[in-house]
Amino acid sequence: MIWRRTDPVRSISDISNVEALIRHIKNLVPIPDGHLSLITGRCRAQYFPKKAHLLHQEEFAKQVHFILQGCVRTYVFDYNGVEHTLSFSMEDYWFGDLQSFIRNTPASFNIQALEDTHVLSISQRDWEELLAEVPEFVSYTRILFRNTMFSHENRILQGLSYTAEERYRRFLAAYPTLPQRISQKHIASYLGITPEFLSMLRKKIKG
Amino acid sequence: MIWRRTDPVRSISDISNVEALIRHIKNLVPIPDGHLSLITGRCRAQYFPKKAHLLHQEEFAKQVHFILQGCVRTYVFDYNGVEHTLSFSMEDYWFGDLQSFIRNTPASFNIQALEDTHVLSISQRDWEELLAEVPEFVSYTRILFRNTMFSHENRILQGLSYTAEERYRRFLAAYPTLPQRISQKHIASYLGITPEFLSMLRKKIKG
DNA sequence: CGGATCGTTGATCAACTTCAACGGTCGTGG
DNA sequence: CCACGACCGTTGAAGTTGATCAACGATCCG
Repeated sequence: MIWRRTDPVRSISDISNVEALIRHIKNLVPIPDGHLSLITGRCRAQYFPKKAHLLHQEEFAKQVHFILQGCVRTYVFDYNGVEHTLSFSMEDYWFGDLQSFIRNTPASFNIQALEDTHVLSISQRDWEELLAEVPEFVSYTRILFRNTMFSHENRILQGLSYTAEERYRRFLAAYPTLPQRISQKHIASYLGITPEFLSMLRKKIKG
Repeated sequence: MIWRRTDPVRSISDISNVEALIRHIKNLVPIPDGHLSLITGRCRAQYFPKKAHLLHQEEFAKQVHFILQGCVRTYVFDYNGVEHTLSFSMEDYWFGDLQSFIRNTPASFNIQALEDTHVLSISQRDWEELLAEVPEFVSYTRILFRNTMFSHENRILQGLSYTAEERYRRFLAAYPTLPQRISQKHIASYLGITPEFLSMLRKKIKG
C-alpha cells in the first residue's frame, strides 16, 4: 500500500480566493451577487500548517472556518484521556466548535489540522451581523445545520447498527480518498476502535 | 420495581390547546402575538393511542409533530431486522422524519407512540408557508435544528467514549423519569445493547 | 544519524451477544 | 370476569467481538 499523497497542494496565492465558498453558497440558496459579496467581504483567509491546533477544549471558539484546501479533525479526550474523533472535515466543509462559537461557552472540542490547511474564517461578530443583514445567510446556515443534523443521525445509526468491520467498510465507501490523506490511528478513533484492532480488520479484509 | 405511571393523563379537551407550544416558541425567540397565532393557526391537534405507528419507513412523512402529552420513539430496522432506537421524544419535543418531510423522500425511520400521545402537527405546505411568511419561524426552526445538532454530537461522543454501563448511568441521569414510562427493551435498543445485557447491568448497578 | 511515532502482530482479557429456558404480566377474546 | 396466549424481564452458559499490553520493524522528521 502506497501512502503517497496524490492531490497536488496548490500554492497559497491560488487558493486564498473565495470562489469555492461562492460556489458552495450558490449551490444551496439563490442569492444576488451583491449579497454574496457581503458574506465574502467578512471572510478572512487563514493558513494552518499540518499538526497545528486551531482550537483546544476549554478555549472559546472565536471563529468558524470553511476549508479551501486541506483537512482537519475534531476530537475530544474522554474521562480517561483517550481521544475520540467526532469528524473529519475537508475541502468545502464548514467546521468549528459551533456550540462554543454560538453560545460563547468554553469549547468541548479540539480541532487540529491533519494537512497544511487553507481556510476562510468568520468571527462571531461578523456571523451575527450577517445573520441580521443577509436573509440568504440565515437560509444558508439553516440548511447547513439541517444537513449536519442528518449526517449526525446517520452516524448515530451506524454506531448502533454495525460492527466495527462494517463501519470501516462503510467509512471506506463514503470517503474513499481519506485513508490516503490521514493516519490509521485517527480513522480508528473515528470508528470507535483501537488502532490495533483496525490493523487486524485491514489484514482480514485484504484477505 | 413498580411500573405504575404516576403522571395523570389529562383529558383530550384539556390538552388540545396550544399553550405549551406558545411557551416553547417564546422561550427561544422574541415574537409578537400576531405572529404566534399565524403559527398556531396552522397546527392541528391529533391523538395517537399507545403502540400506534405515526410513520413507517418508506412512507412519506407528511407532517412533523410537537408533543403535548405522551411519548414516542423513532427507530429503524438494521440489515438483519434488529430494531435500533434513534430517539425518544416526550412533552415539548418536536419529532418526525425531518429528512423525509423536508426533502420529500421516503422515510428512513419508523415512529411509534409508546403512550397515548397528543400532538400538534404541521403539514409540509404549512411548514413552507410559515417559513416564507413568519421570519420568527425561520429563526425558531433554525435554533431547533441547531440544538438537535448539538444533542446529536453529544450522543455520538457518548457512543464513542463510554461503555454500555456508563451510557446507561448517563441515560438515567439525563432522563430520570423515562424508565418509568417505557419498556427496557426500548431503552436497550437506544443504548445499543441487548435487553439481556441491560438486565445484567441493572442487577449489577442495584448492588 | 537518531528519536519519536506509527502500523503490525500475538497473547491474554473484558465487554457484550446469542441461545435457551422460566416465571410474571398484560391485553384480549370468550 | 376469567383464561389464555403473547410478550416481557431475568438468568445462566457458551461464544464472539473488541481491548489491553508488550514487543518489533518501518518511517518520518529534525
